[in-house]
Order: sequence, then structure tokens, then C-alpha cells
Amino acid sequence: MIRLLLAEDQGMMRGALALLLGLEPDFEIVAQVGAGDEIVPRALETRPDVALLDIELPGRSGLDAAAALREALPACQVLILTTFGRPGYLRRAMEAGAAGFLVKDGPVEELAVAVRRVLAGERVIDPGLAAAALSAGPNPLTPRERDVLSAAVDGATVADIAAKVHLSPATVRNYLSSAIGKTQTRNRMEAVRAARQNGWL
Amino acid sequence: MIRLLLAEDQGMMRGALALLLGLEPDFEIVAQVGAGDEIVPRALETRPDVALLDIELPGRSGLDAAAALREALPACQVLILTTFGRPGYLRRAMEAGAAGFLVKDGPVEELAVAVRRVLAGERVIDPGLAAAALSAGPNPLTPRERDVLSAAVDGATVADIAAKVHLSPATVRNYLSSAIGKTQTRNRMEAVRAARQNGWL
DNA sequence: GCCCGGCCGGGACAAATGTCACGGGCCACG
DNA sequence: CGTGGCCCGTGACATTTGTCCCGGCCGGGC
Repeated sequence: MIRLLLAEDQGMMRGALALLLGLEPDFEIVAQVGAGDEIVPRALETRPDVALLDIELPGRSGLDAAAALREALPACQVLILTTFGRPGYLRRAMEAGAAGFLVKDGPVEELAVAVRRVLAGERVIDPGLAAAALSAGPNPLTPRERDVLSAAVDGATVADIAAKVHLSPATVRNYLSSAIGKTQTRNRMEAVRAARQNGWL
Repeated sequence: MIRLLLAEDQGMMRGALALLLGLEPDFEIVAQVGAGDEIVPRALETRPDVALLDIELPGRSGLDAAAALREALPACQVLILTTFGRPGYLRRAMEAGAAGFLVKDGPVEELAVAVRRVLAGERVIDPGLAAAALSAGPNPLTPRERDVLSAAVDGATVADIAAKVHLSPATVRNYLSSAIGKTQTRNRMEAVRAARQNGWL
């Protein structure tokens, strides 16, 4: 019996996947969670063989949780299952010790075979995505630039950002400017868009 | 036998739902599509009793397709299934003649019962969402304001927008300003965010 | 008919934004 | 020990953005 943990915030998706995987005769869903900060505790309780994690989760990112899970329960393999095939996500997933990376496009059948492969010690990664991740190069943004850029989503003014990050407005503008330069964009919104696109959040 | 059409762009979600609904003894999935502009043609071919439509689809919005489908095939009931419970979406769905509106949170079991209810002539709508839709009021934006605001996503400059919408830059700024006023926000990004939030895109 | 509202444009102005040059402090690496 | 990178801040500057005027052209409704 292969013991599975499933982390996914969308209730319908979670339920459908659980039902689906439960149909496989040798699979058993031992835990379903809808928030990132429940992953590690539930895993410690239920000792799954494979954890299927979404990335965008309330509470804690699936990538964060993946790293923590590898630490706390090395026997458990991590398979990332995400909507967005962003190069930076894949890179971070690998750095976090994930054994596989699937996007939610692709057919459902992929899922079960991926689980089995991962358990067999293989790594499963979309080849095209791997190429994109390599060609995109590593994250050029410094930690501070990331902070400022993250705080700049949904139209915050410089003053808002400065307050949120506890910096001088002047400094914020400098970081924004350098981030805009590094992303080769023309303004802050394009910069956040580009950074998100690449998974450099 | 209840004949179903399923429109959803995410392959995994589509596959999982199809499998799930196929499990019901009296359901039959007669068509699966991944793009909005395939909905009506496929429906005319396959004559489903109920169409399950996502809203955000490539090619054509599910809401658009819903209206066209009600026109072309009045016997077919429309059930909107979406990630975002935006008040304006619900409103537009109702205006398009949809019989039900479900969000992808909530448990999977809801889905089958919703299909049966819709077929029985009932309307299925989340009560909380209905209240929100009523309290939010109708879309205050004029068509042009919508155009300009839509073109303002991901950091386009005034010149970009003017070129995209074939207007003078001065006019664009006026529309942006009035849209900002109507959404009670401080800049264009907050305005697009607010407008999207309410489903006024 | 007249008025109202949406459409389209212009001009002028304050504020916000993006850029550049410049300082100093800190830590790591050769 | 120097050098380079990141951190944090300042000041000045041109550009962009948001706002408030103004004008005119339509079409629908009382």
C-alpha cells in the first residue's frame, strides 16, 4: 500500500484528486489538507510515503513546506503539483528536495504514474519545463529587491511599500529601480509581472 | 441518462471531474472541451442536457459562451463552475441565463446534486454569494472605461493603452481617472484590482 | 425642443514615479 | 588588507500619472 498525503487548497480539486487516486488499488490517501501550515504536522501523524503538494497555499507556501518536510521526514518523497509551470518554481522545488514536479494541465493519468516513478527513485519533470528553467538562469534579484517587489503588488504607492518593509521611501525607489533594470522592464508593474512569471517572487 | 458537457481549461481538473461524474450511474459525459470557442459547436453536435462551464477559458469567456448557448440550444441548462466567487460574475451569469453558479471550493459532492437540481428546474446559487452580488450593486463602469481599464493590466503606460484602444492619450487619462474615482481607489492598479475583484472586467 | 449622459479631445497643474550620482556601513572572499 | 557586493540612505532631475478645468459631438428621453 502506497500512503499519500494531498495538499491542495481548492476543495473541489482536492476532493476529485482524492477520489481519483483512491481508485488505484494500491493507493491510500492518509491525509488531505487545505493549508500549507498543516502539511508537516499531518505528515508526522500519518507518515505518508509520498506527499502531493500544491504551491500556492494559504498559510505557508508548498515549496517552504516541502523543504521542511524533507527535513522532518526524509522517507517521504515530495511531488509538487502546481497550476503554473514557472521556471523559478521548478528550480526552488528541486532545491527544496522535491522528487517531481507536475503541472495541472496534462492528463490525470500522469498523476498515478508519477507517484509510482517517484517512489521507485526516479525524478519526474516535464522536459520542456526543465529546459526553460535552465535557460532562464537563476534569480537575479537580491532578497531586499524581492521584498520590495512583493510589497508592490496591487498598486501600493512608494509610501505604502516603505511602511510595509520598514525602509525609507528613497531606498524603496532605489530598489524598485534596480529591480526594474534587472527584469528589463519599464515600470514596477511590469517588473512584478516578469518576476512572478519566472517564479522569482 | 443525463447528458453532460464539460468545459474547463485545466487538463487535470477536467479529467478528474469527468472521471468523477462518469461514476454516477445516470450521468454520461458527451463532450469535454478546453477552450471557450469550442463550447457551442460541440454542444450542437452532442446535444447535452447540462453544460458545466468554467469562466476563465482561452478563446472565449464561459459567460459569453453561456449566453450564446442558451440562444442556440435552449433545452440545455447551464451551470457555471468557477474558481472565483466574484459578485459581478454571478450577476453576469444570471443575465446570461445560467441556472446555477458554483465555486470550486466546496466539496465535490455538491457537483452531482447541483446538476440534478438544475435539471429539475431549480436554481442553485451559494446564498452568501448571492447576498454579496446584491450588495455590490451593478457595474458602474461605462463600456469605454472597461476597455481602458482592461488594457491597463500588467503595467501598460498611457501611450500603450492609447495605441491598443485607438484613442488619444489625453482621453485615456480621463477615462482612467473616472474609473479610479468610481472604484474609490488611488491609482490605476488598485482600480483594475477592484474592478476584477467585483467581476467588472 | 431641451437636457442629460456617454463619447472624444485639449490644457494646465500637483503629485508620484523612475533614474542617476553620491555617500557610508557591513561582511565575505581572495 | 583591499575589493566587491549588498545594505540603507540622500538629493536632484525628467517623465509619467492623476486631477480638474474646458470644449464639442452625438443619441435618447421627458
